Amino acid sequence: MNGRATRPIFLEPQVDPRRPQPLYQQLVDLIRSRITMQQWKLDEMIPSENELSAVYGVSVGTVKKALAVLTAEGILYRRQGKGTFVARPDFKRSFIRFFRFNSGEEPDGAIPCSQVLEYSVIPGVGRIQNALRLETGEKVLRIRRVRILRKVPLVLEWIYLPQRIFSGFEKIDISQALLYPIYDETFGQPVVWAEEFLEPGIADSETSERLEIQPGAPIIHVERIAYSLGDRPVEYRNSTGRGDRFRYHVEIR
Amino acid sequence: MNGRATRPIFLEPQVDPRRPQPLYQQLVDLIRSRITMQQWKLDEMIPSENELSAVYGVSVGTVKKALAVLTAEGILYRRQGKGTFVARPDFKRSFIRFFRFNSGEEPDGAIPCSQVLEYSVIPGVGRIQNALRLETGEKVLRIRRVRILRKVPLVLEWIYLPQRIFSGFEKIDISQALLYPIYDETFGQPVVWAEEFLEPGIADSETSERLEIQPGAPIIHVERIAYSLGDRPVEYRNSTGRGDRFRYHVEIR
DNA sequence: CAGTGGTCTAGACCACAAG
DNA sequence: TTGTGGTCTAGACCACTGG
Repeated sequence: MNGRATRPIFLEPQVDPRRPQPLYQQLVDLIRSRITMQQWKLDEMIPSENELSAVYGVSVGTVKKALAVLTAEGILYRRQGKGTFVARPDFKRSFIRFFRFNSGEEPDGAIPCSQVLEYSVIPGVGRIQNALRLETGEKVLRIRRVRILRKVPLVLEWIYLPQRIFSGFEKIDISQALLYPIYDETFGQPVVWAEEFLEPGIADSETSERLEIQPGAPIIHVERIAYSLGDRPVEYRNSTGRGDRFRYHVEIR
Repeated sequence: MNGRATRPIFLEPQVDPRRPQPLYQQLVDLIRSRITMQQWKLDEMIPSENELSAVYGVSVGTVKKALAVLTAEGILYRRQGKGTFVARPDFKRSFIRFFRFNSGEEPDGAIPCSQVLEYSVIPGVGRIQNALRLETGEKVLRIRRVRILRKVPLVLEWIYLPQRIFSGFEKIDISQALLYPIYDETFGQPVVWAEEFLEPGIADSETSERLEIQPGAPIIHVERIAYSLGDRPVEYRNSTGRGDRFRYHVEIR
């Protein structure tokens, strides 16, 4: 190598048949990192099979295999005749979607709305600090709200957002809006995946009042950590829903 | 076609390129039905890629694609150098596995045991009749038991089995045994998949006594329908577990 | 060693979308 | 018409398993 005109290291990452990892797996990792680096953006088309095949110097069959893996993981979706696109996570699988609204009816037609009860800024400690990976003493924006559907209060929740990322958030009216598009469009933090934990409990007096149920009635706690690009946690949420409206289903195969 | 020597219709089902369905998908269906018909049995090896390719008159690549689909569905598993095998369902994903035993420890080392509280034969009605698809007035074997781990009573459950299929079951000692191998080996009914429903609740006096918790404490109800070959329901189960030991996790991508 | 599945190639033809 | 992904083929070579 001479001093000038050395090839920039990050110009075009390549696959290498001499590495023990299969080529399609190397390709999976490269594509994943392109998405994380925002070189290929959510909902946008990525290069075609033929282009990827040419750029990375592997056969179309190998590209197909890599894209199949990422499609199965829900990171990409493909449309015949149109192209391959970067997917968003599918919150149809969230626990929150399993609260039934009126005797088992599907909620698809109804408009969800929410009522904000409280806004504050507090230091993030304990579980919040841990989930959001905050520095000691770092502050979070805390929102308390109740989510209402067809006039039925269904879910009462705390939402915690790192103030470092979301400063100015309190100026936004969120009573009719979805939160995740705001995280993405206003703060540049798209939610690309999330994890949830479910636990049962019983209603205390405040919860029972807000959800219009009896104290001591069964409730469901759902804890959610939502992650942005690069697995950066951007939201911690603690939701409490009516147990009498909750039924969750799995298939075991 | 002449009168004698007509080809037996069921000798060798074949794929047909003229059908609109892709060949690999036809192959998926054929393999699935072989398993349902018990021509290829649980845990046993099925023919190799080369054999399937030859028998069905498609390329090895097409066979690979069909086997990949069935592997992703959990119906087959493959081992390099050994072969392709018919899988059993993986109950690691069952809700029942999410009851923690002692402050989050993994239960893998411990031996589960169960204590049978009651055995009876009753007419199957309502939800039981519906889940097991019973004729009107058809009887079921009903078992009440408590499942214990490390001396901690964790789950209290009713199990319902169609008497038509499981006559003689009451003679078997099930306190130390797993039920599903008995269904398979003694009654010829392997469980090939199951579905579960989860609901929260609060402990009544009997439940609280059996599970050694307070009346009114949170509990989890799990309803399970287990299916044998050909989607025949063979077991309906209604389990109640300690809510304070339950925590369920999902990832959303 | 022979037989298995795992990876990879280079091509062909098709169905679908959009201009 | 062009370009996309979806299906299918025929073959090569490799890695792993078990006798």
